[in-house]
Amino acid sequence: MTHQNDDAAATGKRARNPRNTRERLVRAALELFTSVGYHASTTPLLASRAGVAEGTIYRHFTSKEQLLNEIFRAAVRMFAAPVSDSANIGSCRERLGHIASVWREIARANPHVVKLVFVLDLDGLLDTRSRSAYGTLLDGIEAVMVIGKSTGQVRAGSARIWADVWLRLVVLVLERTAGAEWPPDHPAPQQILSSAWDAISAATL
Amino acid sequence: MTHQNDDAAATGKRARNPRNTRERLVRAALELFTSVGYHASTTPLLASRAGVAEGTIYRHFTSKEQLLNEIFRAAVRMFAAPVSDSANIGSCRERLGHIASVWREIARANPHVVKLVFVLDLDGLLDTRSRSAYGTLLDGIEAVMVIGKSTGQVRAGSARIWADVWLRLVVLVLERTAGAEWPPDHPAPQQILSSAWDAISAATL
Amino acid sequence: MTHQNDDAAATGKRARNPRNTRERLVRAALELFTSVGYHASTTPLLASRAGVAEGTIYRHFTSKEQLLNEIFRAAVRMFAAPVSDSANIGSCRERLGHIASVWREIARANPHVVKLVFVLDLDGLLDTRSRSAYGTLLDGIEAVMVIGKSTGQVRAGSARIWADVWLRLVVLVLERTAGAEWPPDHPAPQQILSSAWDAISAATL
Amino acid sequence: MTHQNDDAAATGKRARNPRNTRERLVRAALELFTSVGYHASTTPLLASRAGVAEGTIYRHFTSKEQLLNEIFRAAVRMFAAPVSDSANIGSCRERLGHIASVWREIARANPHVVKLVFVLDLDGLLDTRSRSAYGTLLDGIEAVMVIGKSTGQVRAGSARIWADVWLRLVVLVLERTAGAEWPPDHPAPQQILSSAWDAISAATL
DNA sequence: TATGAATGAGTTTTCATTCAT
DNA sequence: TATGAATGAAAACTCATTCAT
Repeated sequence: MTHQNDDAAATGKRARNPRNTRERLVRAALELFTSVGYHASTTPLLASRAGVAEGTIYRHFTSKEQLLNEIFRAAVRMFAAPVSDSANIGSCRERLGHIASVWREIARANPHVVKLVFVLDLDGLLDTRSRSAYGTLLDGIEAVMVIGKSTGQVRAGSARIWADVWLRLVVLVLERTAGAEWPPDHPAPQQILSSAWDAISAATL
Repeated sequence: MTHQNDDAAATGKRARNPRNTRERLVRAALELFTSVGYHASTTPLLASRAGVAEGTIYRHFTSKEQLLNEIFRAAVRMFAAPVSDSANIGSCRERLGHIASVWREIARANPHVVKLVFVLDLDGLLDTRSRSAYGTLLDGIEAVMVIGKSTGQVRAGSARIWADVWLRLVVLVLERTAGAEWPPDHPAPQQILSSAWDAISAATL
Repeated sequence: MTHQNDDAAATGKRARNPRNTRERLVRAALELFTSVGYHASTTPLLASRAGVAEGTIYRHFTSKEQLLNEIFRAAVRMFAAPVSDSANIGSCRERLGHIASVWREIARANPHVVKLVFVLDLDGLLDTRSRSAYGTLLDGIEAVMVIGKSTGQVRAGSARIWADVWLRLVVLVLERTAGAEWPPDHPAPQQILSSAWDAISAATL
Repeated sequence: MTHQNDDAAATGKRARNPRNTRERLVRAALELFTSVGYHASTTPLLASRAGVAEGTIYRHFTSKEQLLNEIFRAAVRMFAAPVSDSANIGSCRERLGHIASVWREIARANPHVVKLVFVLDLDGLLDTRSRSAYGTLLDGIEAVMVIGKSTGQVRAGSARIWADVWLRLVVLVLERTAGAEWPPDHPAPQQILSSAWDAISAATL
């Protein structure tokens, strides 16, 4: 209404939209934490990447650690979704295939979250809620293995172990996918995912 | 190529020194880096763990980073040894079995080096020599896969991929071994190692 | 001499404003400054205590320091009133008694002002006007002592000294009164006030 | 022995004597805290006053607050000494006189400690030990009043009250003494000290 | 007048590194 | 070679103040 900076009007009033600032901080943090690490992502760096003043970080997060936990939990939630969503799929193999497929889409759309959730060693930095959210994600995969074992699809042995085995290989795929190391029609991801299934399936030769 | 004082750490050439300061620093650094991380391993902490004065660190290493690189390369050398030593083993499967077996002994004897070489994200901290030493180790595993493929034991597809797949699962075993999570006769390690072979072997059904 | 908006705080001129923002800020500041101190009374705290936004503080005061000075002077005026009002009382002793009595009522009605005027060390924070207002208050007490000396009621020696002596003991009473440490009929305040008179009166033994 | 900076040799190796650094920090802190206040005594200011680097503060004290507490307790100890030392003096009046006299010497020799112990409002900054040390000092004075009351020298009423009354007036003397406001032969201090005794003594007119 | 997000200078504190002994 | 006090740059975080709405 009052005439003002035209650019601001055109771009949707960037400068004073609170949502926007928070989002920019989250994006900058995600990028920095996963590329140079948590400790090297200093608050001056973080702020300049987000295009805000250093003090602004603390209007949106109580600490750098809380910022980390916030984005970590959001990322875990993304990966947890297809695990719950696939509860109705009967076959263990199909369900794992579904999960892996959705996860690959996540990795393509948002490469950083893969590293945040599955690669970085955030041991001393995560709070109880974050740890429990991640634990629940792992439990979800383990639960699939338990069903797989009960239907004879998955090998004998601890379900946790086969969850770990499967996860390690799927994360390998996700990392390479996030890194855009494979063109869309490259056979490697499917080869590794098959291999991951072979690694846990009760051999049927 | 040039080894210089690297070897001192490994061979204990400084044994004449009653305090064996360098060795104590190396041990303290290895423990700290792998337990609390590089950044949380401050020089005051490092010195007190090693039982020396802070300044003494700089008599033996030019910087904290060089200390890290020194112990990293020493650790890589430990894991590289069985890869070269097994060159004469003909069967790919037997050779990988040999390597995995020696690596497990290393993990049992010196739990920290597993984390240092295979788990920690030391990206911004390693120098060229360290990076290349680690690269050579990976190349060694890849070379085994190349032979495996030529003899038809290993699946079609990039040798690097099967090296990665095998490595991920073996590291899973090493981590658990280093963490002493399994009693000596627990079936899990053998299950996972079998599974790792199944994941890369040309299907024989 | 010029009073300007000082008086607003005292007389409540802004009553037309339903929120009465200024008054709420003054009250919150008075409470906070005297309970946690000037430095610990941050503007976020101040604003939340007054139930207004942080920026609103600066609609009514040019700075936190000015806010302090404003309430300090208002408080000094309260204590200065009975000093001038009692000018017609002839006996020094009776006049001091009157002042002390009104001051105790102030302390009961508004415990915070005692600490603000007589206890807190606001040295670096008060502006010239505030300092002079406080000086005038002290001068008023000293003037009473001068009269007391001229009538032989007060001891020989500097009038300023006996003003200080009397003031220190009366402030002791005011602090305890403000702190509600004594029930209404407790003998202590009268004992101390008597003692204060004995401390400055020309001994009549 | 080894030839070096002559000045250092002459002045007793200032630069590297650890005791000296701590002492300089203590002195600078005492001066600053009592002149501009705790909050205005920022660590850069503190360090430059002591002639050391900012980081050096933290080799000798764990925090600015601990530094304050350390010097506070040292100061309290100075004032507590004559209270205990005078335990053998029978007459209450003489004992108080002794205490006041030693305290005045302290105020002359080390003007800052008066403000630190008796004037500044350090409420939120003192730790338990400091608070208890100060409490013990007050208890000491109160104990003298208890004896005075039992021998009929001190007025009826709570001993704590007469301790407070006496203390307020003695502190007035100490402040002026510390401020060097009186030449050595000025009558004021003795007048006030007499007045302080009159304020608490059982009237004998 | 009131708001509250944004600012950036300033605070306390840490820590890798140096250097006189 | 070993010490450890001293350093100072840089870290995370705070807060009085501004200003577009």
